[in-house]
This record gives sequence, structure tokens and C-alpha cells, in this order.
Amino acid sequence: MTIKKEQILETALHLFAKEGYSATSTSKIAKAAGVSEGLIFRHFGNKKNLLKELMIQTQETINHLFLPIFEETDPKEVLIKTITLPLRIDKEYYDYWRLQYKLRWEPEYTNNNKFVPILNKFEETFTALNYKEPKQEAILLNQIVNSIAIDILLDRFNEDYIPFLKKKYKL
Amino acid sequence: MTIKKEQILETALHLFAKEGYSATSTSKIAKAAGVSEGLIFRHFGNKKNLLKELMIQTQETINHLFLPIFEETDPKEVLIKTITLPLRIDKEYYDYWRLQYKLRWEPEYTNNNKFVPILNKFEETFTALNYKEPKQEAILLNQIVNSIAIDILLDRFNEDYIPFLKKKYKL
DNA sequence: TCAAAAAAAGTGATTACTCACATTATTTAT
DNA sequence: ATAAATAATGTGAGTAATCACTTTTTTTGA
Repeated sequence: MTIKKEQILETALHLFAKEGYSATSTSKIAKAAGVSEGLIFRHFGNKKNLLKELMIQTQETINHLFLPIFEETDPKEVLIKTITLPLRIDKEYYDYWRLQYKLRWEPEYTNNNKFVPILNKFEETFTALNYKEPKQEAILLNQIVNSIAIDILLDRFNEDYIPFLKKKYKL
Repeated sequence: MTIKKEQILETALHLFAKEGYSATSTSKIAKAAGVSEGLIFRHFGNKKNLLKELMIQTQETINHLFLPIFEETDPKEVLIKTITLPLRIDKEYYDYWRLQYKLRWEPEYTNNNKFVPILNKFEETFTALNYKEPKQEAILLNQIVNSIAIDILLDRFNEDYIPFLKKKYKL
């Protein structure tokens, strides 16, 4: 991976996340990245493929952020780490999240259950904690984490919410 | 309001909700609505203003859907109506919701606390039910409803979730 | 010296939007 | 009442700018 290719990916990520895929032209990316427009097509073939490579990176990044939760064995610790996950994410990763949430609504974007592994982890956790309906609890927790992430990205999150959730889950 | 103007609004709503604002050209709208492209600009001035008028309609529609919750006085009934709201929405309104959720992520879209009234209603409700932290409970309930709506729109909702929530809130 | 990397200079298609003009609906004057 | 005047609605051909993408030329590093 050359420096310029990385610059294209980095710039495209930022512009796609900020303005959206359709609203971001390849010439705009090239200018912002400080490269010629042709280089984008040399490296990625077409615009859609640039997005595709970006989404692979995005998925890897997000998987990496979830890793500490997967590796945690103590169920209570799983819940704590899950609830506070959005807060612990460094701002440099925000564009990845933003792109992910934005692209959910695109018709081409097939969401084919990328969240199944984390839902299974949550279900195991709630089973270990003797919750009556661990499957539904897992869905609820997943919804909460997503909502917190969205609130943070849209700059309308209130930190008081976290201790409230900790009490709810007796943590 | 003339028939053709209504057709433009209706078609634009559907295309914006489905493909997104930037990805939908005015010529595409005109063709699908069966009018000349010039008429869009006669009625709305420019593309952005078409979206603006559409968003006013959208807000009115959504407010109307929330009305039964606002008018309900029995706190338990408020919760029941809230939890089941996304389920009770007719499919013909889906485009309004989709547009709303999609546009949250656009930089021009200023979200200036349109949800404050419903959050206040929820807070009153939880206060009446003697919940310890009604403000935070209101935020949680709002998150849940939004999550359900998103899941329905993205066609990944499981109906078993509703009875689970009813038990949670002792309904 | 020469292949890969990058830039520069193109391509036709599509974009949002304008404009001159036609048609239809509404108001006004007699 | 009705013809004339005015306003509202609608069309289709045009605009320059921008779009994704291609081809050609130049630069770079081993």
C-alpha cells in the first residue's frame, strides 16, 4: 500500500462519512487527498469499488473495537464493557461508525446479520446471569449500544445515562 | 395545491427515501412523476427547497402519528401505545420515517431537539409510575422505540420482542 | 534505462437549473 | 353575462458545470 493510496482511502472515508457517498465526487476526493483524479481509478477501478474497500476496512476496525468484549469471560464485565464501549471509542474512529450507520440505509448495502456474533455473546452473558429471556435481552442491549453510539455521533449524548444503565443491569 | 405538484412531492418523497437525496436527480423525479423537469423548479425553486417542503410534510405526518400517545392520560396505556407504535404504522407512511432517519446523517439537517415534547411526555409517565429516574427512563424508552422503527424499516424485526418489552414494563 | 507511479488532459453523459413560450384558470371591466 | 386582461400552471429545449471514467504524457526510483 503506497502512501498516496492510503491518503485516498483516508480522505474518501472522511468525505463519504461527512457528506455521503453520492454527494462526494471523485474529483473532490482527489483534490482533498492531494492526488490526481486518475490515480483513484488506477488503484480502485471505480468509485463503487473504492467504497467497497473502505467498507472492508470499516468492518475490520469495528470488529477490532468489539474484541475486548468477545474476549471477556466475566459476564458482568461484558456488560460494563459493552455499555461503555461507545464512550471509549477514540474520535479518530468516528468516521468509520458514521459511514457504517449512514450506509445502513442504502439499497445496495446488504446488512446480512453482521451483528449475529455479538448478539450470541450477549445471549450467553445474560444466560450466565440467569436472565429469563436472554435472547430478547441481547437484542435490547444491542439496541441500547447502537442508540448511544448514534447519540454520540449526532452530538446529543448525556453522560448521566451510563450510570443509570449500570444500575439497571446491577453493575 | 395542483395534482402535478402533489405528484412531484409524492414521487420525490419515495425516491429520496429509497435512493437518497443526492442520488436522486430532478430529471429522474420528473420522469417518474410524469411531469416536465421545469415544473419542479416552477413550484419549488430549487432541489433543496423541494426537500425542505417535503421535510415539513414529514414532520407533520410524524407528529400526527404520535398524537394518540400525547393525548393518552393513563400512564400504563402511554407505555403500551408507545411500544407498539412502530408496529401500528401503516406501510404507506414508511417513506416518511425512512426519509427522517436517513436525513439525520446529513450535515445540513439540524436536529434541534424535535423530540423534546415526547421525551417530556415519557418523563411525566414514568414519574406517575414512581420510577426512580424518569428522565433517564424516558431516554431509554425513546431509544427503544427508535430502534424498533429502524429494525422494521430495515426488515429485521422480530415480533417476539414486543411481549418481552411489555413484561419489562409490567404491562 | 525502463517499468511502475503519478499527473495532465481529455471523453461523453448527466447534473441542477433557466428561459422562451404555450396552455389553462381566474379576475376584472363593461 | 361575457370578452378582455391578468395570473397561474406547464412544457421542452437549452445552459454551463460537473460527473465518473479513459487515454496520453510526464515523473520517479532502482
